[in-house]
Amino acid sequence: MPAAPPSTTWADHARSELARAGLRTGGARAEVVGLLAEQGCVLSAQAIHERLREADRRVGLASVYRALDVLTTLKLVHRLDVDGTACYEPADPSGEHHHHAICRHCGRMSAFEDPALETLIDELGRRLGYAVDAHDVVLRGACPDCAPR
Amino acid sequence: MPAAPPSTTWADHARSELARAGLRTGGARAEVVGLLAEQGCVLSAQAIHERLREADRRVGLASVYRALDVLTTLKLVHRLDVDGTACYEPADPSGEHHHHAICRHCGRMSAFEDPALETLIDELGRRLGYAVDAHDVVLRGACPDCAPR
DNA sequence: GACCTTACTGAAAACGATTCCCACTTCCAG
DNA sequence: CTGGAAGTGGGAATCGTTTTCAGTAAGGTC
Repeated sequence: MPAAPPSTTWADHARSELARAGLRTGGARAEVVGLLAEQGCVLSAQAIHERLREADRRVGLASVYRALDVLTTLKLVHRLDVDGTACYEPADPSGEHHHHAICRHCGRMSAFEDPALETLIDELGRRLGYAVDAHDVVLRGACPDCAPR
Repeated sequence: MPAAPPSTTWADHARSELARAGLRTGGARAEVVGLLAEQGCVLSAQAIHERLREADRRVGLASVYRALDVLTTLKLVHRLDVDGTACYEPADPSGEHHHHAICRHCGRMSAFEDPALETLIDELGRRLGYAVDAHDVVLRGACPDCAPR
């Protein structure tokens, strides 16, 4: 499990970006930001909704989706489609990010990062004439626990 | 646009693999294989259904999904989730494959391949202790036409 | 070729994720 | 205050996908 990024930093960054975009604070959006900040790993919209409920923060599911949509547009969170369900995680303002490997058997997700991969992808974008502003890499297979050997 | 792979070859391969798996021939599954064979690029289940309709091959939508499920399990097609919708394309028996770049503006999809990327991903899987049997790479941004410069 | 078993199929219902709609609340400016 | 716009929650609607079920047909057996 990767260490959680400095939560307060991202949350503050997100809040100021939201303000800068002329959006009001308070309410559901703030709750979503708050919850995402303390989560290191990807969460589905429904999972976020559920956790907020558990924490007695009543937030409508629709508002969670709306908040995530805004955050994604502002590039404050990364969205990742896995098995037809969208998952979200805070995006480090520095641009630093990781990718995921998903186990076919236990469904667990591991994160990894690799500078060489990033460099290669940049170069590929350039070769295609694309102005690449995001990319996903997903590995699928058997994790060390599920495929002992 | 990449040249279409030798259609007959993949279709034949697919048919023989299906037979080898003890599955019956004829009917909806054959239609799906036939259609996929002549399509170079990714297609959603709904798109496949629609095209079969247009070609007067009446195939139920459920059967299209079922056929795609079988083909995916047998690794005869690759499945790619894009924007929460599953898309499929024939998988070359040689294992050779490509990845995709999607334009944020026009939505068009370009394919590319890169041996170095494949090598790097293999190595990453090894480093993680993962028995990686599939991987996706998706680039997003502005295509050359939409971002002139 | 007739028969039987069982896989396969299509249509419709069920389903889960996401979006839309609408009435209500909250915030802010005047 | 007060009016308007942004934001919100809940439920209805939508979309892609899966399941259910009754009917069809493939493939082996005689």
